[in-house]
Order: sequence, then C-alpha cells, then structure tokens
Amino acid sequence: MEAQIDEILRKNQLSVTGSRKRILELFLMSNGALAHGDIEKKTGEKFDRVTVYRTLQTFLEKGIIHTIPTSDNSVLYALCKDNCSEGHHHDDHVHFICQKCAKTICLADVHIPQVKLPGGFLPHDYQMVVTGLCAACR
Amino acid sequence: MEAQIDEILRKNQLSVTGSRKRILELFLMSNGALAHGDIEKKTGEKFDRVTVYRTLQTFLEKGIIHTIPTSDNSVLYALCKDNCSEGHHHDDHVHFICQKCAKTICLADVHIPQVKLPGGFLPHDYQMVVTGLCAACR
DNA sequence: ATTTCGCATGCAACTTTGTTGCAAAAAGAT
DNA sequence: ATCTTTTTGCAACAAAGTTGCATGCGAAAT
Ligand SMILES: [Mn+2]
Ligand SMILES: [Mn+2]
Ligand SMILES: [Zn+2]
Ligand SMILES: [Zn+2]
Repeated sequence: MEAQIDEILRKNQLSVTGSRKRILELFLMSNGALAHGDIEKKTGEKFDRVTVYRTLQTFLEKGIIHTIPTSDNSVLYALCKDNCSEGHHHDDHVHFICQKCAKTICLADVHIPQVKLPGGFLPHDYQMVVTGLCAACR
Repeated sequence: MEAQIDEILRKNQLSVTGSRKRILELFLMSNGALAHGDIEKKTGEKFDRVTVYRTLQTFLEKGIIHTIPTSDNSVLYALCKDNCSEGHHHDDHVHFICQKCAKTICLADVHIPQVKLPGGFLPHDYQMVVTGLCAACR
C-alpha cells in the first residue's frame, strides 16, 4: 500500500508529503467515495482544513480522483479507476448511493448508456447516479 | 400566469403569500433550473434569505420542484413537469447543463435509460446529468 | 367586515463551509 | 549540507446554511 501510494504520487509528479499520503490512503482503503467532511473527520486534527481542500483540488486536477454529483450540497470524490490524466477524465461509469448507509460506490463495470439528445445540444460529459439500497442494507 | 401560480399553490394546500408567488413566478419564467443564489439575486432585497431557503424546502416537499445534482457544491432546482406529489417524485428525465452559459435545462422528453446493476443493488431513483454546450452556445 | 388562529416571515445570532495571503516548514534538487 | 521550490498552517475573511423566537399576514370562521 505504502509503495502504491508513492507510485501514484510520483507518477503524477507530485511531491510525497504526509497529507497527500494519508488522504490517498483513505481513498484506497474505502472502496467508496468520500466527501470533504469525511476526510476531515478521519484525519482528525492531523491536517489543516485548508490542506484537505487543496489536496483534493490537486488530486482532481491530476486525474487521481473524480467528483460525483449529489443533490445535497455536497461533492463526493472517488479514485479514478480508469487511466485518467490531467484535465481529461473518462470515468463513464454509474455511481450508486445507498440511502441507508449513505455509502457511494463506483460501479466501474456499469457503463453509462448513451442517450439521444434533441438537436442542437452538444454533449461532452455524462453522469449517472442511482440511489437505492446496497447489497448490505437491503 | 398569476392564475396559474395561485392554482399551483392552492392545489398543494399552501397559503398564497408574496414570496411563494414570486419564487414560483421565477421558476415559471425561466425554463431552466435555478440555484438558491439565483433566486436571491433575482428577488433582490425583497425577501429574507431564510425565507428563500424555507420556500424552496416547502416546494420540494410538496413536489412542486425537484433537485438536480451537480458536481460543484450547488443544488439546482427546477419545476416538476410531471405530476409529482408529496414525497413521490418521478422526474425521470435527463438534465443538461451548458458549460458556457451555465443554464440547466430539463430535457423532459429524454427519458433516463435503464441500466442493469450488479446483483444485490436495489435501485430506487435514477439521475442523469449531461454537460456540454447548448444550442445557443455551440 | 371583523375577529381569530395558525402558518409564514424577518431578524438576530450562530454554525458550517469554503477562500485567500502570507510566513514558516518540508521536499526535492544540486 | 545548502539552496530552491513547493506545500503547509495559520489567521482572517467571505459565503452559505441553520435555528429560535417575536411579529405579521392569510385564510377561515363568525
Ligand atoms: Mn467513480
Ligand atoms: Mn427536471
Ligand atoms: Zn448501504
Ligand atoms: Zn449555453
């Protein structure tokens, strides 16, 4: 794990620092998505709030994590499974949010189906979020 | 319009007040979605911020409006096109967010395609958001 | 039309969340 | 070990959202 973390950071030309290692570790451990608040809680007093914001921002720009839209004024982040690169994400998979345990899971194998849009619209990015009950909660 | 507004409020057993009329009018006028901030700006100093929060909350509960998830810590609201009722929304249409003009459009005619989820997941609600360029901006 | 009652609103105070500038500290390079 | 660049923490701030409570207004009853 330690080695994996280092590799990810190096591969993205990021210096290996305590906060980056820890936050990346959190993502690798939880197979789901994390909100900014989750990370703050789990890192405790270890890092400044601002550092968490900036680290997430950096990871996002480098394509290490991607965002998942939600309807509740929060943004979720999850590790990019595919080979995303700086500025070019392609996580065209469906996300599932459990209404009971609130876990968000990347369904990496479930691709987002294409839809036909009315004339004039030029689509660029598709997002699909399914809410319901996860296997553990149903 | 005035009549339409009154009817919507009455139908939902809501008393007809200034702020509710005004906010509903904003939704009827803009064919797109509105964020809380948009409404605050457009109503100017007319209503208290808290009233806007509470009005949106009420409309949401009554099924007059629905939310649209976004990836930027904002929630968008739009009029329910179908007959949504208290607690039971069924706006299974795709939403389009223009990256240039930032307008969000309900594609009421574009239904969200069904996807097959891995075993165990019990889906309840599907959301699909497409970003790109709208007809006016491309 | 007037009164009554409950719901809606405004205000104040507060909490939470996110941003920015800058100096100190830590990484990486030499 | 020293230098240079990047990252971090802190402080101060701005924006966004919440809550309790007194007042005002809408809708119904008289
Ligand atoms: Mn994902
Ligand atoms: Mn819609
Ligand atoms: Zn669950
Ligand atoms: Zn546009």
